[in-house]
Parts: sequence; structure tokens; C-alpha cells
Amino acid sequence: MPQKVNIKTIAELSGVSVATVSRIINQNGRFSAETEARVRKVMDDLHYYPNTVAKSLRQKHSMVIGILVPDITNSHFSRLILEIQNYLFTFGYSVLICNTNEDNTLEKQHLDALISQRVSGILCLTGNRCVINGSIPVVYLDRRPQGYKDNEDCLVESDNMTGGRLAALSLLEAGCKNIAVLYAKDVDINHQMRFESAVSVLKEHGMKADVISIDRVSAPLATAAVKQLVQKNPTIDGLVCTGDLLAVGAFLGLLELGIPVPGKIKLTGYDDSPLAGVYNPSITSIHQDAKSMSQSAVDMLLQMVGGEQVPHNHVVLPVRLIERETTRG
Amino acid sequence: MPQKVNIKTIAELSGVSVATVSRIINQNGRFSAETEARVRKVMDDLHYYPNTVAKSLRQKHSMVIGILVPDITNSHFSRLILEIQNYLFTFGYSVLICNTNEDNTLEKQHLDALISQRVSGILCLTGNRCVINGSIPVVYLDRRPQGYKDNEDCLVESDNMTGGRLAALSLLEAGCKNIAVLYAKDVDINHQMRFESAVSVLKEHGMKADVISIDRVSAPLATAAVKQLVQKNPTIDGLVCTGDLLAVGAFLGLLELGIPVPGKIKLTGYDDSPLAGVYNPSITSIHQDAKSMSQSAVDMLLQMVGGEQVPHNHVVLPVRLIERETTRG
DNA sequence: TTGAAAGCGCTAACAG
DNA sequence: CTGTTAGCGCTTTCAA
Repeated sequence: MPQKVNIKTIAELSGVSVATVSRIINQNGRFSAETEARVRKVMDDLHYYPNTVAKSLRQKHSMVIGILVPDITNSHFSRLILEIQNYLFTFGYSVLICNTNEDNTLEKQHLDALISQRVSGILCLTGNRCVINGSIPVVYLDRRPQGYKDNEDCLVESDNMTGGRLAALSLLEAGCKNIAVLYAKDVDINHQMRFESAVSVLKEHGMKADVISIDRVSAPLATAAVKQLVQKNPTIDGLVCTGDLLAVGAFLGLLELGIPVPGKIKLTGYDDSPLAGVYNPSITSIHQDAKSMSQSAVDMLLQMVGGEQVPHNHVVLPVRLIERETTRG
Repeated sequence: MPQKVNIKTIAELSGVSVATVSRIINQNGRFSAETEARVRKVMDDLHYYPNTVAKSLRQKHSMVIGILVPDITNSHFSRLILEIQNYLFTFGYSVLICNTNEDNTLEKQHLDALISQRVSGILCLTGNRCVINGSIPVVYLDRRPQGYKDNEDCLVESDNMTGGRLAALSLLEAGCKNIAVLYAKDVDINHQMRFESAVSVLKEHGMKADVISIDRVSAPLATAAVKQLVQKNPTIDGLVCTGDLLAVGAFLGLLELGIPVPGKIKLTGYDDSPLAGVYNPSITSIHQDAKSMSQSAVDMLLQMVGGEQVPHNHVVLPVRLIERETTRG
């Protein structure tokens, strides 16, 4: 029963005190090589695993980080979380995952649970503010929280403004004269930012920029919206979409209408999701560096956990355009 | 400092003993309505959050479940994990997530960490056996572990054999006369099972079933393999792929060769991933019920955690064929 | 209906 | 180099 063996058992069986065993486990304090060997042998023989929960209680920190994320099923989020978890593990931290499903009530419950579990820190990707009446460090990642204050909150995001610009510019460079923008409204601040920057580029270039918004990030919704738009305004020859899934939905709508892509209308997506590279036609998209985003956020959070002053509390990571077939020709 | 307020603080401020506070928090034992109201007020005022780690230490169970998963970035896994986490949360459990990246050394480290954290149970989706010298219940999910013994291990999987059959049959019904099978070898037992059952169906129907295997689940690898196959055997008119990504890769290869899909060659994928429904052409695929799989596994695990005898230790969930364009016409 | 007190497994003074 | 011991915050007997 390794569950029953504790530091005291080890101590007794190896003829030392619990203090010595603890020192050996944590490699601090002093002890002779011989005692160490003896103790280690006993630990191995009994398959002893130090009880982390006791350690956490005593040390008042838990070596676990909580992550609040809307939906791990979204490939952008799952990439971030993979990187976060891998990176945190190299520091000895574990990850508690909480899907909030864009549900504020659920999110609050998860947050309460994380506080009760005394996590060392929280990474919040939901776009909501974490109201914590206490001292758990929070870093916001990917979605800028509502009412974000540059000097109060810690935020790592990718450069959505530039991303939106790049997308619009790629269409412009491909020769499009009449560009529309499709975005998901009120669901994700990032879509909003991409949308706004794309529109402003188009305005700078003297275009009026038709805008279509849909209520969720959904391919069928995008399909319907695009069909409607194009029938209303047949001169459109370019379409900025604020997500790859929207681009796919748009493509499908154009397909139904028999409008060739990129022949007649060119389009761009966003996120460089797995889909974008293997779609037919492959989708020009904006790549965000999930690894850098994750590591920046983790670095920042661990500094706060360690009580250090955080040098930058707002990091904006660069994006890059991946040109593919939907903007060629 | 809510982090500093504990049950003792609450007790003192509300003029009762810690025992009473504990009873109120956990709604067990007896206490008067008045004391409860008084204590609750103090807890609210101080933003008190019961310390779960102390509770876990005392009660010797942690209300957290560990999940070992190869790669959360894979949409099949992320769907399972979303469902698992949502469902576990309804029972008050949290989820510790561990990506093993198909790396056995890393997996072992994660497993050790989970044991040290005294998780209540483990869900293992990696296809490896969890060697635990002790009493933490384990349920295997999705990937049958190596050396699986029907009466020793608890397993929830989906019906890959039927899935493989359905895929092959759909091609047969679509009129294909010369069907090949593409699968990823030695990486995931499920691909192997789908492959074997597809081949056996084809044999039953008097076909010889060309086989191509690749070493990883990778679209480019599939593309290359298919091009080679088709050039070697131009009579092929159907292709079973053991994963959607492989189907997409295959499609891209055929596209390069100028072979129409489904006109000349029809194909099937597997997993009904987000991609399959929105691809052009949309991909006929085998749908696995992630929700049922997850809930079965969680139910089984929680029964074991609760010390109950588990009625079924091997659950096989049904799959269904989703017919789409790649097998039409 | 309530309280006192032991103890979960560990760490960190402090003492030697 | 090693041991003794208090105590982290909580639950739970036992007693009142």
C-alpha cells in the first residue's frame, strides 16, 4: 500500500528522522552520502511517492496553475494549452483545466474552485476579468479582458491589429478592388480587433468596405451571410474573414453560387488552423505563434508567483501572413 | 487577504467552534439555522474559500482526476477531454491534464506526478499501461492499452472493428471494385483495428485489398503514399483511410494526379473531425460518440473511486457512418 | 446542537 | 550531519 507509506515510515525503516528524509527528498540541508543511499533504497523498495498535498499545505503553495479557457476543442486554444502545459511541466507545475463554454456562471464556479484549490496562479483565456479577492496572480492570454487597464492587468496577446492589416493588404496586393469583411460579432474581442483594423486599412485605401457580421464563429452562418452579401453586391472580389472557419464557410457559400475562389473572389482566414493548410483551395491565413504566446504568459505568471516585479505586463506577439491559394492568381 | 483567512478565523468571528463551521460548510452534522446564518455572513464578508488542499490531506482523497493524453491538439482527444471535464465538474471533480506527446519517458514522469498529487483516479488515453504500485483507480479510454486483459483492466473504447467495416462497406455499396486501405502503422492501436477490419470485409467480398501504411498520422505522408499507390495500381477506385487527416492527404494526392474524387476514386475517413464536414468535397467518415465515451469512462472511474464493484469493465461504444460527398456519385 | 482535540503528511525552525 | 517538534487548515471522533 504505497498510499499508506509516508515520510515517517521511510524514516523508521531507514533509521533516521523524518527531517533527514525530507532533506533528502528536497535536496536541501546536509546529509551524508551513506544516509542518502540508505534512505533512497527504502523509498525505492516501498515505492514511496512524497505526498504533494501535504507539502502544499505546509508550504502554502501548490505548484499547480489553473487555466480558464472557453473551449479546448477550438484548435487555437488547444495549441496554446498544449504549449502551456508542456512548458509549465519543465518547471514542475501541473495544470488544472477548466472549460467555461463562454458561460459566465460556469466560469465563476470554476474560478471559485481554483481559489479553493489554492492554485499558484491562473491563466485566463476567456476574455472575462478574474475577480479574485486576494493574492492569486492572474495573467490574461489571447483575449484581452473587458475593461483592460494597461498598468493593472498582465496580458499576453497576439497582434490582431497587424493581423487584420496584413490580411486586408494581401487582398489589396492581389489586386482586389472591392473588399468586404466578415467577422463574428460580440463573441471574441480578437475578431473585433481584426475586423476593425482590416476595415481601417481598406478605408485608407479609399474603399468603403462592406461589412457582414454573424453572431457565432460558425461555418454555416458564414455561408449564409456570404451568399446574401454577394447577391446584394456582386462586385465584391475580396473577402477578409476573421477566422479560418469563417473563411471555409464563406468558400462553401461561394461554391454554391458557382463563384470561383480565388478566380473571381479571393479570401483570407485567420489563425492558420490545421484546416487552412490542407483545404482545397488552401487558405491564406494569419499565423499566430502559439508557443511564444504560451511561454510569455507562463514566464510572466511564474515571475508573479515568485513575487518578482514583472518587467512587462503587456506583451504583444507578432503575427505573420501565410500566403496560400485563396489569394493567388 | 482571503488567503490568510481560515476556518479558525471564521469560527472566532462568529463565536462558534471550528467544528461547527466545518459542519456548516459541508452540510453534515447538526447546527441551528441561526448559527448557520451567522457563520455564513462572516464567510461572505471575509470572502472565505475553504482550503481544498487541507481538506484533501485530512480526508485522504483529492477530488481531482488526472488525464494522460497523447496530444490535446488532436481534435478527437480534445473533444473527449472537453466532455470529460464538463462531466466531472458536475460531480465536483477537477481535471489535471497531462500531454505525453507519445513519449513514454514523459508519460512516466506525468504519472509519477499524478501519484504524488494523490489524484482520486486516472483516465489514460495513451495506449500505455499505467503501472501504479498502489490503489489509484485507472480507466483506459479510447486506446486499448498494450497487453490489455479483459478481466483486469477497465476500458472504454469505441467500436473500431465495426467502424472499419462500415467504411469498407460504404465503398462497396458505392460500387467500388478495387479498394485499397491506407493506415498509420504502429502509432495508434485504433488505426490498426480499423485497418484490419476493413481488410477483412474486403477479403470477405473477394477482394485482395491493397494496403499502404505510413508511419505517422500526417497528411503529407498520406499524399505521397497515395500517389505512389495509384501510379502502381491505376485500377483502384476506392480508398479506406483510418483517419480524416489521412483522407485529406489522400485527396490532395489524387488532386495532384488529376484524379477526380469521388468521380474516379471514392474515399472514406475516420473520426468525423471538424474538417470532414466542411471539406470540399465533404468527407464520408465514421463518427464516434465522444460524449458517451467520456461519460462511460467517468462513470466507471467514479464507481471505482467510490470503492464500488464495477459492473462492466469493458465498454465498447457504437459508431456510425456519416455519408458525405467522397462516397457519392 | 456544540466544542475540544487529535491527526492527515509534510517542512522548517531550532537544538544539538 | 541529524533529531525534535510545532503547525499548515481541515475533518471527525468523543464528550458535553
